[in-house]
Amino acid sequence: MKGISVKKNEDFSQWYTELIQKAELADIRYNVRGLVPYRAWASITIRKMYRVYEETLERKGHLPLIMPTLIPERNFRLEAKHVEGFSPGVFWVTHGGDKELEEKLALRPTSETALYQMYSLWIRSYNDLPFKRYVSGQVFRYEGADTRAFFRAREFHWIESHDVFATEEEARQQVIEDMETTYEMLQDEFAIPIIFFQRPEWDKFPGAVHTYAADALMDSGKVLQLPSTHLLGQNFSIPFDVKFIDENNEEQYGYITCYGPAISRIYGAMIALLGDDNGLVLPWDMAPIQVVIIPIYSSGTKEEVLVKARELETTLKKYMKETIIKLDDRDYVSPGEKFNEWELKGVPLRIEIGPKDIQNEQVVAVNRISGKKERVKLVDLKNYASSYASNFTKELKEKYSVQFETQVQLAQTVDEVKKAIGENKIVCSGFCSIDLDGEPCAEIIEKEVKAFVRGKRVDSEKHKFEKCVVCGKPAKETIYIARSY
RNA sequence: GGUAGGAUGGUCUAGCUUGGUAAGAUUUUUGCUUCGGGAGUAAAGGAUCCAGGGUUCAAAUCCCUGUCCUGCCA
Repeated sequence: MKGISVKKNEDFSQWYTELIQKAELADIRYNVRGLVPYRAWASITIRKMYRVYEETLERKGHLPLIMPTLIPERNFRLEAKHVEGFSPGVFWVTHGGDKELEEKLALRPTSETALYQMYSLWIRSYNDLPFKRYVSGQVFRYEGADTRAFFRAREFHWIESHDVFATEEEARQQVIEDMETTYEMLQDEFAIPIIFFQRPEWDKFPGAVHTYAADALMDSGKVLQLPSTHLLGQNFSIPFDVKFIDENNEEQYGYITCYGPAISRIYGAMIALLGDDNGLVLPWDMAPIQVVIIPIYSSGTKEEVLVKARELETTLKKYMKETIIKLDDRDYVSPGEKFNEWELKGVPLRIEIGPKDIQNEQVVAVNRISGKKERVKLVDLKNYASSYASNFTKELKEKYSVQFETQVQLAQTVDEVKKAIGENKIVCSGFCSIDLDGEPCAEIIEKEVKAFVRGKRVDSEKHKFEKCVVCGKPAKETIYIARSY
């Protein structure tokens, strides 16, 4: 069968695997575990995602850098918590040809330790600040066996921006800007609903002062960690000697922030969340092909229909210069099969044209989200198509924009947490602390409920609790607990 | 990490128990008839049976090692 054989909400795992294979997104048969070739259809979208993200970062004052993939071990060891956090996940290059290297080289799992070494050379005075740069590329992490295409891989594709400021206040502002950027990209461009949490101390980026991470709200109450932004403070600038001369001619250490949207993972979230039983659904601007025209003819009407269909293609292309339009005139594939194929691949707008339409000077337009068919007069088609294009992503966004509050259930005891998680809810509870002294309580939640403390909301919080849901001590924080992918 | 399965034309699967000519569907190519929601028909093409070793007159099949994949549990 060419289509997906299961319903998304009945067997998500099977659905996702089939989607990836049948829509030709990736091929998991590459013979190194956790490394996955992305096929053309996914690669086109991923490059579009990079482009829109990079343009946004540049508009906000970041400049691009291209950095080496290998990092010497000694850089790696400079920040103690960073080493401790990342060491188990590093691929090491130990040989050059047959010769053992004098110093091992890490395949970058993230680029702090490559960049800041150079930042200490590039940043001289307060006139150089703020210093905002980003890197696009692959990073490598030796994950466990539990890999899944796009969601969790041993090599993944991301952007990381690393910014240096003269004051902690400016750095904090940058973290806020990063969160705004995330909303603009994930919600507005990619139609993925998210919410930001300040992560608890025990779940921070290794070496950070604070970590703020977006959780995507997937259906069925599970969340998926998407971009995170970290206030590194001076934790890295001191060991890496990133300092500048201030107005008073005194040396100061910079305040650093870093932000890492993992494009490949966001892609995974996008296809998993927006897709339906027929296959992929993509936001208008992210689709490799946005409009497909399907001619419908019998042997007597073939020539006439094809001529009209080509005319239609030319007119639309002239009118919608930015839009990628394809005329599917393969005559060895039946119309029905074309319908299914392009739905599987998530083309937002399908236009059918057959003899009856030509008689009535119209076409049939089919919406990928609703599946609804609409007759559109040829004279109205230009307007129809451009308003369709500008509404499509909005429609998609509305369809999946879950009211966060409606997924949330309050809980006062561990049993209530367990019950609510079992009902696919995100749980809101009181918690003794999100500093390290709260970790034992979090471990109990992990063990008993098999869900994780995601942290406290970054935007406003209206719920207040007296006691910690686990230990019963006074609750310092209101936190959220959820299952994650 | 534990555990249970699996790997056979491009794809999906049968064959393995009981060793003996690798089979089917689909895909691909070609012809004819078709085409408004996964077309029909005829022919052709397509395999180091995951890799390496062992047992045997003979191995896809039995044994050992490795690699990769999948499910479940932690």
